Amino acid sequence: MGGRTMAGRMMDRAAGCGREPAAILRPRQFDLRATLNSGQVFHWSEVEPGRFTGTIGSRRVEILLRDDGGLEVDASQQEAVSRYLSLDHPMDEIIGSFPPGDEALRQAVAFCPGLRIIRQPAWECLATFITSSLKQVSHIRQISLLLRREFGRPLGAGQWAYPVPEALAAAGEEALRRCGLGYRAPLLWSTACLIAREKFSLGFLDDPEVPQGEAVARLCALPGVGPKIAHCVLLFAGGRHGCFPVDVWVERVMRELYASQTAGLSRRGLEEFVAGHFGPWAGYAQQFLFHHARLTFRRAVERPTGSGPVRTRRRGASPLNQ
DNA sequence: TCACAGGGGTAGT
DNA sequence: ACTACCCCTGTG
Repeated sequence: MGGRTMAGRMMDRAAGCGREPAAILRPRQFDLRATLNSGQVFHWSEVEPGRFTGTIGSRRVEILLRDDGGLEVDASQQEAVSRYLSLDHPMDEIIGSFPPGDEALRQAVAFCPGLRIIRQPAWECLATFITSSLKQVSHIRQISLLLRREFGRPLGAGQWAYPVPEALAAAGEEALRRCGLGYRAPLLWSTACLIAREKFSLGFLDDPEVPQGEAVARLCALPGVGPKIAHCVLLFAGGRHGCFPVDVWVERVMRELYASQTAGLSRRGLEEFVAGHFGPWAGYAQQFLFHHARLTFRRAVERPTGSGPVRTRRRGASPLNQ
């Protein structure tokens, strides 16, 4: 190792680029592992305990999670990593903004207070969530990695950038289908074409001049994009932290935990309730609730100790009821 | 080994 | 509101 490192340093000097000195980031109340595994992004790997590899936009990134909680990154990437991981988010203020009497949310926050909503590149986020419908995380991940490998720019060390819209447009629907997209292939392809041909621009995602409702409507005009995905993209890539994606998990949790307030509400009515109830950081509330529900429920299912009733119907399962 | 549900939604009826 | 949609994974 030592010899290799020394040789590497010498080569780096000779080349005038290469490995920079490491920088240590020391975020407070931040859980890297949970954040990268919370279903916001699907392309990071923990290749060995504490060593995370992935990409941020078109750069390959490695993050070392130290035992003391510090994050070790190349000094040249310090700023990009801090921004991507939203290390600047005011967590005390965010959590303090939640409704004080909301016991379910308090529990969800306590379950994983270090969860962070990261800042994703717009197209990568949109495209990934178009492929996510009616799928499990492992499958989304597989598709995402396949698309990168097939159509993305190679970044070395087994990493590829997410393919630009032009690349997916040029690839064609059939090639996308071969990456396992199924019926989503024409949807992703059409959207890629619209953006590649500049019939549609994503510039409005974080434009404060464009109100949230209009931003949602504009996104929903894209093939394969409905309200859930629109909210995901605005939350994860547009920095609109009032957005609250309602999917089957969240809907189930909401109808159980806020039963009296959501009784008889349609999906649409549910969206209006959450907007009023959770406030300006509603998106964070959603992430805390969703993350808690997902992991707690998974744990309940992964206990297949014979004898008892083998099947637990989803309908009756109450992920948060201890 | 092999069926067979069912999955973080959307679009069309 | 209700249903089909392609493909993969987990389960028995």
